[in-house]
Order: sequence, then C-alpha cells, then structure tokens
Amino acid sequence: MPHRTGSPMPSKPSPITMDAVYTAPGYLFRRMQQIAVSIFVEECSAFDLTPVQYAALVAIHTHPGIDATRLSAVIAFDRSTLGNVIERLESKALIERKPSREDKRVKLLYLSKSGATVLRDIMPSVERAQLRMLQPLKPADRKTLLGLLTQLVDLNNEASRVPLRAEDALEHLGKAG
Amino acid sequence: MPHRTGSPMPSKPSPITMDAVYTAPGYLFRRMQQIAVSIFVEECSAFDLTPVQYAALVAIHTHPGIDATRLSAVIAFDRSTLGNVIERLESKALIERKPSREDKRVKLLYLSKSGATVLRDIMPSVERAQLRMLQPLKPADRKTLLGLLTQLVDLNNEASRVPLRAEDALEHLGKAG
DNA sequence: TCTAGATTGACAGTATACTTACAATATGGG
DNA sequence: CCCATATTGTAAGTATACTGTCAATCTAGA
Repeated sequence: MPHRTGSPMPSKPSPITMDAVYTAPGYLFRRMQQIAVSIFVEECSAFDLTPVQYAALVAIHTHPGIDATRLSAVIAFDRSTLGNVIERLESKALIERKPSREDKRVKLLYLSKSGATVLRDIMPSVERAQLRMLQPLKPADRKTLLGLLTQLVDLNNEASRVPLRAEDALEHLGKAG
Repeated sequence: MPHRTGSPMPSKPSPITMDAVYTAPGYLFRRMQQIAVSIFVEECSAFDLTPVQYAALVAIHTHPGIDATRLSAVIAFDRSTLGNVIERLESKALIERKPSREDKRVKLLYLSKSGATVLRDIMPSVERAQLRMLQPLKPADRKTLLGLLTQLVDLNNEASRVPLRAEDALEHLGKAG
C-alpha cells in the first residue's frame, strides 16, 4: 500500500450515521454525565444540593479556610463557575466567607454549622446515588469500569481546561485569616 | 448478624474526604465529560461547532425533515435546550426551518448546502478528537471501556431525564412538509 | 361533532462550564 | 524602594442542560 509522508494520509470518508454518534466515546461520556447528574439530584432531592455544590462542600470541609482559586484547582472547576457556586452556597448559609488578614484580595471559605450538618446528613444519599449509577453492571464490570475511568481521567488531566491540582489544597495552611 | 426490616439499616458513617469524591463514579463521569468537550472543541476549532451542534447536524443529515421534538429524542437532549441549539445553527445558516403543511405547530429541519459541507469537512477532526479521548489507554482497554460504557448508558437510559428514543426518528417520514 | 387532553415550539428561570476582561492587590527584580 | 508582572475575585458573554409554563394546534373519545 502506498504511503505518503508529511500530511496525514487521506483515508476513506466515514459514512455519516447516527450509529457513528452513538458509539463515539464523546457521546457516551455526555450521556453518562446526564444520567449521573439525574440520579444524583433524584437521590439527594431532600437536600437541594447539586453534585457540584456537594463537591465544593466536601472540599471546604476537608480544607477549612481555603480560598476560591485553590478550591477551583482542588475540585477541577473553572474559577468563574465556582464564583456562582460559592454565591449560592453562601446564600443558603451553608458556608461563610471571611476576608484574609494577610491578603486583602482573598476571601477564605468555611463551612457553617448548618453546612456541616447538611454535609453529614447527605452522605448516605450520595452513596446511594453513586451505587445506582453502576448498578446495571455486574460487580466485576463495575470495578473494571471504575479502574479504567480513573486511569483515563488521570492520564488526560492536562487535556482539560481546568486540570485537577489536588496538591494545591495544602498551600493555604500558612494563611490563616 | 441482626437485620432490621423496614427502614434501611444504619451503616457506619463514611469519612468525608476528597478521596471519596475523586473515586466516585459521578465525579469521574463529570471529569471525563469536561475532558471530552475540551478535546472536541480543540480539534474542531476550525469549524466553530460544539459537540452538541455536531450531533444535531448529523441527526438532521440522517433524518431530513425531522421536527425539534423528535430530534431531541434522537440525540437525547432536552427539548428546551435544543431550541437554542437550533437557533444558533440557523443563525450560522447551517440548517433551515420550514413550516410543515400538515401540522401548523411543527417546523421541519433540513441541512443547508453549507451545513452539509461543514458536516462533511468536520468528520476527520471529530474522529481525531474521539481517538484522542481514549489515546492514553492500551487498545484492549479502550475496547473494554467502550463496551462497558455502552452497556451502562443503555441500561441506565430510563434513569436520565431525557431518555434516548432512536426509533422516534422514523415517525416523521409520513409528514413531509 | 365538540370538547378534554395531548403535543409543539417558545419563553422564563436556575445551574453548570467555559471565555475574556478588569480593578484591586501582592510580589519580586533591579 | 519602585515598577513590571502575577494573582484574586468579579463580571459579562456564550453554550449546554434542566425545570416550569404558556398559547396554538392537533387528536380522539363520548
């Protein structure tokens, strides 16, 4: 078979079918994300918390006094998006924002009492949701899928616009407000 | 082991850690979706099409004269969301909307000439994007992951708010405008 | 046939998720 | 010490993705 170097070899155009969409990884990831959010919201409806708001609460619980920029790195959200999330959590009185003494630009984040209560109480519902997402698969397949997904997300970390930087969470420890 | 019936057995509360978030399927699906969109947009930047707009174009190409409600079932989007997507595709002149003669409520969707051209030309970029998403895995693992994901999305179809109804696409065939 | 109920597209509202831009503030090199 | 540069939070703009609701229209049962 002849093989040109330089520009990529023009291959036969693939047929444009819905099947090509349905079997594409990108489509499957989007679908699975839709399904996951739907299940989460349903299981946690009593708490009026979205998946993102839940993740933010956990991170603030784990890193009290973290600032918004570091929080965005720890849960891999965009900084701008996170601003709105924080606003909503504050308006629900689940978190508190206090200005830092050391850096006038920074607002440090803490769980409120009611935030800590909600977080503690929502855990069983969150776990139920996570189980339900994988429920249709055989237990061995669940493990396989989780393992491969974990690998893939880790290896593709830099490909996303907001890479996860879990280690950033430690940097606020010297900056108590 | 004692076992109460009625309410679920209260199990030991799990520790609240970021690791619990990072290993949860819901988190991995969200991350993977972020990464997939980022790769798609990067590879297809020359065409100024989002993944959703691309899927809509393919579906309209495959089912010319489909209406918005049926389109939403075929690509598993919410009907309201799809309205905006259609508007944008129309404003870019990639599709055309024509009122149906048989049903005054319905607007039928068709690819424009430039829509067909864009769709044909974008295919190689889309394929490159789909490959890149799974690139970090060994080929055998890519197959395994895709297989499990396909199963899971299919078995969880009804759990999402907007289940896929691929067969709905056929119903417009009697309704030519 | 006539009307109760369903469907269709549109709109408003909420919540991610990203982009770029900006002012206030911090920091480090010269 | 001072200024170029970087960081922080915020805001405006775009695009999903869902919830409702609504009016126009269609359809089917009594």
